[in-house]
Amino acid sequence: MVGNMSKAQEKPSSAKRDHLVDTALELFTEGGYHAVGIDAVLARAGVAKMTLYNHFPSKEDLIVAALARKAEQSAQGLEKALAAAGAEPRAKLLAIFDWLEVWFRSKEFRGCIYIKAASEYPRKKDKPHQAALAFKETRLELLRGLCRQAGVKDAETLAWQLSLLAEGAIVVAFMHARPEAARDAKAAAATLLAKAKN
Amino acid sequence: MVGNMSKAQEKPSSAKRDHLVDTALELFTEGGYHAVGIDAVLARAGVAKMTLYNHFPSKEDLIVAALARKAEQSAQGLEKALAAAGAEPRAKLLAIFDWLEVWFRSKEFRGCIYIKAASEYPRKKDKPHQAALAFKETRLELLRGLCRQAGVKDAETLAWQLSLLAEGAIVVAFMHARPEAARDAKAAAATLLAKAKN
DNA sequence: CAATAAATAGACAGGTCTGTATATTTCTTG
DNA sequence: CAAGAAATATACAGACCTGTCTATTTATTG
Repeated sequence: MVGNMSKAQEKPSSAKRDHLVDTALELFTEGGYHAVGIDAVLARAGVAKMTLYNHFPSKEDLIVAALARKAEQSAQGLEKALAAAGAEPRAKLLAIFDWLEVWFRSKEFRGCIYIKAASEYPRKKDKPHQAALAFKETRLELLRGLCRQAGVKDAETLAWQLSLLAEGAIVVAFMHARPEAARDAKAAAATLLAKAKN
Repeated sequence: MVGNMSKAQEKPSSAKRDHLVDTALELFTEGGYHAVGIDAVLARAGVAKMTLYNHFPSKEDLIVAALARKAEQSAQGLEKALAAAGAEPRAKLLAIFDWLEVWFRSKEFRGCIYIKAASEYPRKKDKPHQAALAFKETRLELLRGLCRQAGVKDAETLAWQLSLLAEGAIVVAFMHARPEAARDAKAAAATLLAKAKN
């Protein structure tokens, strides 16, 4: 085997690895990161402990892999929803909140795993914290792009404001068990969009 | 001693108890609930373990007490800020976001301990979860009251929308280390308020 | 002062956690 | 089939966790 053999590297994808990451994502989503031990993940996945540690140097790396998996899934779903919304940037921006509502109404909805990751790993140097922040920045960049395309006066501010509405909707939908938060957010977004015109 | 002696009751306030709750609030705020053990709280507080368990039946009850303490402090500060904003309900509503910004810029700002409590204790039956939800509902009720006083068309919807902005601002300020989120939220709130007029 | 209450130190039980070591078995693939 | 790679079961180290028990000391207060 040629290449970097330093140590404790992550190995390339495999069926076992994928299954492990999927299971980890499920369990961490349901129970949190500290509250769920790797033994629980291994038990549900039906995988031996050494297999985990052959693929990941530590639990935190498994968490990062789970966050990355969710990011792929989420990006894919959002992309589809945006494409279905047509070509208008404004329609795309509003479609985001419809997409959120579908998520809120799904029975697997447990709030945002990135907010939770940043909360449970509050130090900036923690890998899950960094992964969570990176995700949120990617999302913000998407909003920025759409706001610029929409040709509003202050795209930067509007992007942050729409981000506030989205994050707030997630938190409210989670804590109050209130999927309607997405509609409230969409209406507010429409108002801000109208005001920000040209 | 007359009265209920069933067992494992919380005892009335005392200097030790107060100090314990203050220390717990500090540490849980900094490190999270599962990640911070009671030994760390006891060490920083300089209090014996049995003293803790004489005042609280369990760690979760200590967490609830810490959440309650923060709720008092927060309500007190907000009340002051609202009073200083004058008599106009609209001015009071906007003043909330100025008050948030002061918080965001304080060096102790670590995000919202109630969101984190609900995240780390995701089951509705968990005491910290219930305490967190109760706090958020109280805050929402305050928003409702001000929106009604402001005499807008749909006070209920506006209250939820302002809640979205506030929660979103907290999350964004925390994750992106961006206290300016409060200004963005305030501007958005002003727009929604103007649109909701009469 | 004397009696009662509160807080203390320290050990400990019983459980959980992450991560490692070892030896064996299964799978893959030339 | 045979050799190498991957996954397995099992045990274990070492640390940490919550909560309890006991015996002693310190405060409080009638």
